Amino acid sequence: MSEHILDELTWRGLIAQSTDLDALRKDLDAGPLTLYAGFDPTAPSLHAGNLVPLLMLRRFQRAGHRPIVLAGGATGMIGDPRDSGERTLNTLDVVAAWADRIRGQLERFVDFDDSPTGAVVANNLDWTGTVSVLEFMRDIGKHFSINVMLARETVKRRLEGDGMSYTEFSYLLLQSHDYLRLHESHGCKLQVGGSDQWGNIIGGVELTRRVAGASVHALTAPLVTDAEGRKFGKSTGGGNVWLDPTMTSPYAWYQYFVNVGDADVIRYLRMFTFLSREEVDALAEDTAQRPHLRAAQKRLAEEFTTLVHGERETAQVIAASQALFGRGELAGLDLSTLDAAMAEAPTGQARLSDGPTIVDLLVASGLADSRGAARRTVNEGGAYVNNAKVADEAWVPAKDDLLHGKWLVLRRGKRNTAGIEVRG
RNA sequence: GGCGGGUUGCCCGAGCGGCCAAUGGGAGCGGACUGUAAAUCCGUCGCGAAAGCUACAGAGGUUCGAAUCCUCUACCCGCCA
Repeated sequence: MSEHILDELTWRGLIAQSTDLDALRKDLDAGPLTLYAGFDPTAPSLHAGNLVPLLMLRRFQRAGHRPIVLAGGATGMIGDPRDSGERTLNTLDVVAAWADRIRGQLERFVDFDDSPTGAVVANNLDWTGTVSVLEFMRDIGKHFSINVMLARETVKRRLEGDGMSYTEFSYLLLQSHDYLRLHESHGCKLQVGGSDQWGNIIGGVELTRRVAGASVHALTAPLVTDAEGRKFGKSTGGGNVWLDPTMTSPYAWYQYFVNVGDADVIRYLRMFTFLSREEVDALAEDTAQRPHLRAAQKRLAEEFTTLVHGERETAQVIAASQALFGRGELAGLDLSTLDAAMAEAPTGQARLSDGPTIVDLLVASGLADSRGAARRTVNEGGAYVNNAKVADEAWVPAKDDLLHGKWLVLRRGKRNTAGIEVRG
């Protein structure tokens, strides 16, 4: 028998807040327990940060419990209040389309079967969309105290700042209502989420107690930040790291995690992988003794890419990364290896007959946003072609520079590589 | 419905008729160091080779000249009903 799920979560650093853990433990031990986590469609794709609660569901499922993945088709139309101010509402069909895409992504992280631990997919629009206002206000709203709602941190901050619409203020009721409904329909007894969801989850716990007289549980995971306090999953460019491969390529995804700092990597391994304590400890030892090998980072990136994009894609991405960042000469790569690597990395095209300069190539490859930025890179000494520095803006590739007669491997700075496919 | 305030570059935030492509901070980017790490230091940061062009919510207008003034529209906020 492996260790108890709650002990595992504690070790992994995944428990920030909870209702009575002993009571939860008792319920977990009594047999398959149904739990849920919700994901609002605020974008066309989930991002890396969403994986914390999502993987939590999966961990519970592995431990013999039944997860419900909820796409917030209704809550996504209202918007959870956040500090940065009132949200602008998205249209109905945008939310519906996003909810659809997100549901598809959610489904990949849990297993579906007929057993008592088989996952369930839900969309809160199914029950929220049909309830009448009067019904909702009388049956649900009556259980909420404005005093308590006003005391919530986010609400307080918003009232001191930009203020808040009734729409967002009522978000709590919707999410609380979800918990109640899932309890009634599926016997759901636990809701998990990020620690920013604590208030919303507790709202559901209270509502369920008042309406159904049932004692249900809440569990949140800490907001994941790096050693600098930056939110996890924000790429260096500032944007989110997305699950959708057309929004963040598997190669970019892998590269993001292979670049995680030493100070964060072990924590991330615990939180985002299913590696055992022994494996994580060994990697921690590796990082301490031989940091330059980056064994933990590589393992994290590999595991995490496999989880999201599958083994096949991961193998290709690793091969590409090795080819582009490896010790060996690029010229030493055989054509099929190079082709495969270029298929993963960002690429652009150029014609030798056009006499493209290094500046043109940097722009064509997407490594530079503009010619000005490209020129800056060259002048700053950050431009490389086939691993050789190019310091002259006017540099033009010759036929001999082409690898296997068709490729140029460009690099900007230390870690941004791209390919140029050269024709004629 | 009335009255008032606001909308500035990736973010925060100054500017309140010319000296503003727009102070400052943060983020980002490049370099040195190193390990595709962190910290630190240096440089850089709208587009364009340049002339110049595009930008201060959107559309008009006043003016020799507008991010700065006026009008309308959209969105946000506050007070009153």
